[in-house]
Amino acid sequence: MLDAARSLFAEQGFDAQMEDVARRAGVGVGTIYRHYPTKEALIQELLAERMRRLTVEARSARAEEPRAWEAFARFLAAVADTQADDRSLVQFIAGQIRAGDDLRLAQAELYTEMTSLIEAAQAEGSLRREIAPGDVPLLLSGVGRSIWITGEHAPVLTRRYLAVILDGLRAPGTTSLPGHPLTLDDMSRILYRDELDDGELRRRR
Amino acid sequence: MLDAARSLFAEQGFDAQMEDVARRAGVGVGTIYRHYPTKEALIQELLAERMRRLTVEARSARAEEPRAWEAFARFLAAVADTQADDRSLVQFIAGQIRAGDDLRLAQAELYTEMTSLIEAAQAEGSLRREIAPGDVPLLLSGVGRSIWITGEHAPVLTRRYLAVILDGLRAPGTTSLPGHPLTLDDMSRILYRDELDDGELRRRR
Amino acid sequence: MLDAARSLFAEQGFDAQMEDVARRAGVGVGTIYRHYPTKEALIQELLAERMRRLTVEARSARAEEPRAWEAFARFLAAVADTQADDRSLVQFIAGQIRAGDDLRLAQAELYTEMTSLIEAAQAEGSLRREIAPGDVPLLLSGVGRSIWITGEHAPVLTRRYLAVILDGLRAPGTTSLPGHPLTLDDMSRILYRDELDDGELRRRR
Amino acid sequence: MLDAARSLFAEQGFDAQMEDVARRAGVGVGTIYRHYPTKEALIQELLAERMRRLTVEARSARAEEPRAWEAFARFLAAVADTQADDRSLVQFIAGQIRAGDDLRLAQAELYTEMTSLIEAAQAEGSLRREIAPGDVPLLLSGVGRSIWITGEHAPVLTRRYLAVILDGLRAPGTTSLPGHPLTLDDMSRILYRDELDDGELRRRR
DNA sequence: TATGAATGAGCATTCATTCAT
DNA sequence: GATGAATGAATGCTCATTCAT
Repeated sequence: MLDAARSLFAEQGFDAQMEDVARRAGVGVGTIYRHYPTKEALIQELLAERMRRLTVEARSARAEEPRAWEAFARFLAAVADTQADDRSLVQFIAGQIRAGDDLRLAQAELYTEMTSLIEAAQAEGSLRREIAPGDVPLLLSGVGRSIWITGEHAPVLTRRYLAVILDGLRAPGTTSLPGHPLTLDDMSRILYRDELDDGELRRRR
Repeated sequence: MLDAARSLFAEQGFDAQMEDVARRAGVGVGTIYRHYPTKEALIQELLAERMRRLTVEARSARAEEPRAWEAFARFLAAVADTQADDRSLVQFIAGQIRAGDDLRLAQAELYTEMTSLIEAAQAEGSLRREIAPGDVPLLLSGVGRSIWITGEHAPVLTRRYLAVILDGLRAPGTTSLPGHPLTLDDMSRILYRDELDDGELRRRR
Repeated sequence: MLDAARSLFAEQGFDAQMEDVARRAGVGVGTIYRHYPTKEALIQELLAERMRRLTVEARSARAEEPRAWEAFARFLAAVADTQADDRSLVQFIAGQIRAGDDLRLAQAELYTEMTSLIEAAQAEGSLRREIAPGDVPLLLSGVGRSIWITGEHAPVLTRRYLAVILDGLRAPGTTSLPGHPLTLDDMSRILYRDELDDGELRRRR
Repeated sequence: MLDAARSLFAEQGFDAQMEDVARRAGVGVGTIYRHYPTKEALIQELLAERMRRLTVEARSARAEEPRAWEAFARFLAAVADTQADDRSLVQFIAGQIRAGDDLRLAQAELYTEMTSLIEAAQAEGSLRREIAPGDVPLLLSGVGRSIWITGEHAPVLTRRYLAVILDGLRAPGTTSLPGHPLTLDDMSRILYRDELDDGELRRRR
């Protein structure tokens, strides 16, 4: 059932209908609602699961890659691949989804892991100093998108754009970066859209 | 009327309602439908207009910047800024909008201009040789997406991520790019999503 | 299980959900459906039980109260109190529930008892002659309805309105009563709503 | 459209579906929602309209009937007739509807009028002193109900039960009334169900 | 030509009932 | 026999589009 939801949302984004999710899962809609009280809740679970998976990946990368840059690059590749085939993740990153407690927790853990990766690479001198964990999802959000559309080219294109971004992130960098890195606090305000008023929320459902 | 649609779609993306567009324009909905047969058509017109404006910008950049890299960078900045102002443009680049004939034409012209910019910079030796016009929107799609989530931060963040990408695009590049640049044909398949069947279309309205 | 249903329906009326009935009974829903084929059937059983209890009460009143008026008044108080405790009974008397065979039987017995009470009081000269058993539930239907709205006030209000009605029923009466007392046949048409067509039934489930 | 809603709600109560209301009105559902944002709002309007009509009736009764008791009785007859053919009004009195501002205002005016009628009759010595405006709708709520079910008997039965209640209300009364008359404040708390918690609300929708 | 009221397909959610375990 | 997960018809509400005035 989670698989059905994941694949459908990946294809169509969160606009996909619950009825279709149910059909793909081979169950009735009622069954989904028995397990997840709202569509929102189902989405949260899916996203939290992804975050947890990436957290694990970040840990493996750190443990298995001797050089910090390689670990960082490997993690970025994992993020790019995750996004590659998933419209819904893009929508989440695009702020169209509001995070519940479980999801926030999963994100906080992921950010902790990312911070370690980033600081190690910066200490090693291979990663630009101006970068922080909050920058990663935004930088990568475009990398994967094409993939879903291009089909066969997909895996190669992902790596292609990732390579460009990696080169851009490599220390010391030529063009200086304006603005400041997003702190976890910034990200929190941004991703959870805490600042949105109710009117705006309703308009976007 | 176009102004009203532009500003509303820029603010809210294409989820904005026709009624609201009409209200902002100070006309009735019927009047909009007299000029544009569907919401889709209105959107197309708006997007085509943006493309034409970027085409003009590309020409200015080429004419006014003595160095090809600067012209290229200036153009990329214009694209990024345009996205930073306009949620609907981001949605288009993100593949959520399907292009009609007028829009395709406008895009084709823009791509011609971009080709000139890119080839000049490559000839100058400042831009990686592996890059083609088709790579640009995909690379930038993440940059613009920040608008969805950052509100007031958007313009600064846009420039921030653009800087990373520019550094990544600068010749000769450290990480080699796998795959090959997207041809215009590839782009067409990607942006116009010609491969989608009608069933899927209907499902998404 | 009947106890759980009784208390829940009494509290919430028949809108209460079967799942909640089951939970309160400490069994699974399936178990309830093993004993009662539909929610409707469960409701019928509950109501029939109430009727039987009131029949017993009518007999006690007649046996224990020396004066016929007191017996009649005591019975009316029992009906009113029963309604004050039980939202579902109010809904039944308000015509929102359709009676099945068992329930009809229980009601017929109750009406027989009521006839005795009424005729005795009329013979004694304390009750208006124009009154018949069929008039009682309709007169009292408003009395009980207060439960829906008053919560804790219910029992007192019930008695309050009952007192007004008792005074109104006392012989000889000042305002003459138009129309004639409802026959059992009339009552049947009223309480069992036999005149409703299937279409309407389905619409109301 | 209001007429269609009124007649359908009168027949089936507020459980009637918006789709059916629309069909009876000969319009689409959307049209109803254009005029009343929710089903709730439509209901409120219907009820407020009734209140206003009764307020007018109360004023006429006071102006046209020389004796206070007759004015009071005429008003009660109007209330009974209003309820006679209307399930939805019963449901409102039964507390299943929450009152909005317009409705509260209409009710407040009606209660003011009723207070005048009642106090005049009490001053005249014809009405029991223990009665207050809040008692009237509850006392009468049952009077009309039967009508809707009995068809041809309807008008006569209404008057029949009203006569009983009028006799019960006549001063000085034999059975003393327990409890105290509902103040406007009590009625407010009761009718607007301000005390209900959200959980209970949701359960009943 | 402009208007905006009317339309109705589409969608998230609920709950009585069924049936495999 | 008992269980409770699965079912899916039913319902309130939205919004792009139409068309009478």
